[in-house]
Amino acid sequence: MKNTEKNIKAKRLEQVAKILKTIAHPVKLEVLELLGKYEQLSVSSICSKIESGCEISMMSHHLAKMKDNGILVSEKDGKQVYYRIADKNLLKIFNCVENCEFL
Amino acid sequence: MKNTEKNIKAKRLEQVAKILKTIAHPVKLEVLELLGKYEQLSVSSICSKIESGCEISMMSHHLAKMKDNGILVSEKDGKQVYYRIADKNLLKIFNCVENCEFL
DNA sequence: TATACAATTGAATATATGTTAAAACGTTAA
DNA sequence: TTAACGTTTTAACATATATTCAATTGTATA
Repeated sequence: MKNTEKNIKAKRLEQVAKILKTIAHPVKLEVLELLGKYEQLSVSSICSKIESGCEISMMSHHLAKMKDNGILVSEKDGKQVYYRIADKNLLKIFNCVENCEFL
Repeated sequence: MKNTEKNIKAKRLEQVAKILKTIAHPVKLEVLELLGKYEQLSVSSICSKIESGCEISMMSHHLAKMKDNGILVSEKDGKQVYYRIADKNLLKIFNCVENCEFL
């Protein structure tokens, strides 16, 4: 295999790893599920709906990281910032993991 | 929602997060792909087949972690230890992530 | 039994991530 | 224009993860 092909494969693995790393956290996963259900929500309403407790400041950190990695997008409207999922296909990841026996 | 239900949901999210965290690494992902293709491989043959370079000792650490979290199973045969995927459904996670636009 | 081989372990270190609390920013409405 | 609100930012700290290397274990074979 040529070096360029190797690098393409390596980059692909790193991208996948980065996405998984970004969402591999109970609060972030719950945010994804919430946004799957409600389409878009402000930071404070995410905090109030979430059952894993999370302070606004912490939530803002989580949301920022997910946004930085392309998983969420946001839009400002007055005082609030509304977040939604960049691509809902990602939600399939729940079934994917939960179908596994070893869980 | 009752407290017990909350705890069940919280545990579920933590389990999913744990699985994702465990595989969210380029080498570990490549190991999964390899084992998807070859069914089972010894530690040293995994190392030699893998394109992200990885020393045997490091690989052993990676494999142990994946095994501890139920993702891999192993069987000893003479000097070698053969690893395979506990449940191949997990491999669907690649499509799941790679189908997303934002990648 | 001594040697080589395959793999694991443990300790040390580096790096990354999660968490908290306080301060700062931008927006709205009194 | 100042006060309140929603959100973000920053810095400090704690915790977890990745990496390296040397030592160790278990197995097979000369």
